Amino acid sequence: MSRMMLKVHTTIYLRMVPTCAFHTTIQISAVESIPESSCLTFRWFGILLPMDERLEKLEKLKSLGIEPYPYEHERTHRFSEIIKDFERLGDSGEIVRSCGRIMTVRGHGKTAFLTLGDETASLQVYLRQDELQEQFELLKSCDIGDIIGVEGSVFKTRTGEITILVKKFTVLCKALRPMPEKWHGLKDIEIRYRKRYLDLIANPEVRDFFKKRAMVIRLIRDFFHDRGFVEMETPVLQPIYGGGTAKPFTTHYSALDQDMYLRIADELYLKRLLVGGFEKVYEICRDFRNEGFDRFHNPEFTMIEAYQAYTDYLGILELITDLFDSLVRNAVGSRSLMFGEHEITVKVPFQRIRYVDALNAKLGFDILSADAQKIDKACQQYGIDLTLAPGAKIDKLFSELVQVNLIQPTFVMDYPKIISPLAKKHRDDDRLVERFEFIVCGLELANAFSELNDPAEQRKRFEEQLAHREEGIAEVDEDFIEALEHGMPPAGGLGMGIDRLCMILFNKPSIRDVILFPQLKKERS
RNA sequence: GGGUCGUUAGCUCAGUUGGCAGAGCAUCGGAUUUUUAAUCCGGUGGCCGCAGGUUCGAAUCCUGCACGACCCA
Repeated sequence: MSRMMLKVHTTIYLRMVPTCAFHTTIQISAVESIPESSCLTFRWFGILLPMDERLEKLEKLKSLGIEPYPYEHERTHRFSEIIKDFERLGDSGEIVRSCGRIMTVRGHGKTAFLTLGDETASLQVYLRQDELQEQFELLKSCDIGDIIGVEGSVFKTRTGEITILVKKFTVLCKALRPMPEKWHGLKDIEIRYRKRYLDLIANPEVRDFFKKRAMVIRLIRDFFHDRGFVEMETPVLQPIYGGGTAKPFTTHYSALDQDMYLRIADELYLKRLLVGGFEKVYEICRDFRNEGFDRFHNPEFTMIEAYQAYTDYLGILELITDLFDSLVRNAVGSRSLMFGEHEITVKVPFQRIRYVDALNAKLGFDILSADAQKIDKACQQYGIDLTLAPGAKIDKLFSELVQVNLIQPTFVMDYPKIISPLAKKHRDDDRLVERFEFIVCGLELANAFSELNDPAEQRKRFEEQLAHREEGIAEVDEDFIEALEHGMPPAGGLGMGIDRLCMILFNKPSIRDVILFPQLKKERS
């Protein structure tokens, strides 16, 4: 705030309302009439804002008795509907009512062409002084960025463009700040992330992408609904966090005077629901991890977790195969995906490899029988942090040596028990668990187990995890163990990261491109 | 955490060897009744990310910091 300077050369009443730690909104509560010679300039966080002309136009509108911020506008057609139904509308001379933001203006003396944009499309409108009479003068008080309503008939210009011949237009919202440039759009990646609304206005393909993301989530809901799964809602605010390996966000619940955690996973609550008698449950959940952020990580992210009673991890493998295949088919519509330089062929069944076999082949020794020294030596060789917990070292070796090279969709089967505290031991090998991950382009897309339902074994695994001081657990979740003691049916479960899924489906190189408001550091002046 | 690159007008970008801060679009004034990146004429608009240093003189060179992008750990 100390850097904010206001140069005001007229009598204007300003109220400054800090809205959050990151931003400050300048709200103009009342503006006295501004003399023509006045110059109002805001300098805000080092940005010079030429808002004075727009404020004068706002006052002009008010002085003419026009409400610059009316309450509603009745609409008969969205722009895409006009384009689609042009043959009929053009012939009939029917009057349409539409509205949108002014994207471009091509003034022509006593006429003007404007391009308006609504959510569905852009459409040209044509304003003529002889049609609008004195209302045509109002155009002088309008700018690119204003939102207006139009009413008129539809025709085609002699260059063949579908256009509304405007009989009446209405100001629906006066914009006080200038729009990004029309031709180059908004390129500055930082402004695009920080002020996503500008990105959405200036870059229509961004709006299209986020519609596609919404469609993916809807398709996922449909997929599980069609298979008899019930959507559940479990706590985001948890007294004990668990179900994953991650550092949580901590908060404090004042009424209980108790520290709480934002969830890192839904797993332990959804399994309680299997104990309770639900047999197929899922949740599309926002999880939080108190770790760094980069191209593949955002501190809050979206997962789908699903649990199905009376099946095992092989049942879940089929489920994920069907899910991924149907998402590619229905959301992308192509059998091959590009991700950066990689071309991915989506062909069922996806290949399977065994975790231990693949890692051993790279290491040249058996990871399961190797002693700590041997593992440390390998870690040293590949530059892996030796202070990590034993399980974390193995997982790091795997992800660096094997996972990064798995480009085509691959199921990595049967993980070492030490890195999987919530999965059932492998029926054929005590050292392994029945767990797989689904890897595409070297990225972990999904993780699934035959769920551990032996309460004594679960307690033992939690205690082992605690002994190794891994970050996934701070104390044993006694209530969860107690739930298991009441009996949880055999089950398979999965977690799939929706942000990364969208990155791969739509070839987005950064997770910030698939999250509307990604985490960024605070701006400082 | 380390490295590389970037930050100049509302937006997109130039800026030569260190020598008056530039363009296009937007905006303002004028002309223009089927244009479409409309066109034509004339204007306004800069703490050159921030702080320090070198220098007669710094957008430019040096140091530190902030934010961002990419790579590595």
